[in-house]
Amino acid sequence: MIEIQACLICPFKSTAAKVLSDDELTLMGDNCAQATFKKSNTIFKQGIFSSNIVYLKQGIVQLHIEGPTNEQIIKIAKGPTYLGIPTTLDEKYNRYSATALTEVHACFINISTFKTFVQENGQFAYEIILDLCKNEVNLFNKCVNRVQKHIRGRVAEAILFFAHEIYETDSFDLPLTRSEFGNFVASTRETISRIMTELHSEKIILLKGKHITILDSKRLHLISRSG
DNA sequence: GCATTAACCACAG
DNA sequence: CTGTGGTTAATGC
Repeated sequence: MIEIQACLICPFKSTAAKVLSDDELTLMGDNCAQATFKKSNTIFKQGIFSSNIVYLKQGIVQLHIEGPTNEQIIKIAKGPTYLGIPTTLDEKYNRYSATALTEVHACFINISTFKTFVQENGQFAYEIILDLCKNEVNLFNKCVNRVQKHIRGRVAEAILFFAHEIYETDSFDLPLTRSEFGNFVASTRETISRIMTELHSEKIILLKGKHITILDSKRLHLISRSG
């Protein structure tokens, strides 16, 4: 279902959108549509013409790329956050895909409207840049860790990521299958399976299917750090 | 050489 | 989809 959005009264405004004037927010609302996606629906797809800035209001999504051999999950993001600024502003076609991992509410903002704000409202542009900077630094770290840590460390890091960044609790349901988890940490479903049961029998986590409870956060951090 | 790590394959719930 | 066992290639000591 698509509906016109009243950005002015949106409770999920981005930090950047908060600096827009009422007039600008009204203009944004006129050039923006919200849509709801069910779990595992595609929000936008690699290779397809990109025509909107996508803003994730609520929900969890995975950003992923079809690599030379495998599907690779680049990032898992939770709303509210922008989803596809790099793939939209710079590129004619999406360079990666976004898929809903939970029910998702997302807004599609007209590119030229977005560009106008960037060009005419310095504060808005600054907030967007800040966001992109944080993202880049974050991904640099993830990149180094993916290459240099052993899988045990990468799995531990991923579990801590879900606990701290996504769910903000030590007990949660993984939104990924083992094989997707493998894609996320650059490994395979078999290895993930083994490491997880290992961590379970070492009483570091409690594992029941997709449900994970962190029992020994200290040791998990240790494993994550020492790789 | 010998041990370890982690992918790949295969088969079974 | 998941778990487990065997095999195997790469790397380290």
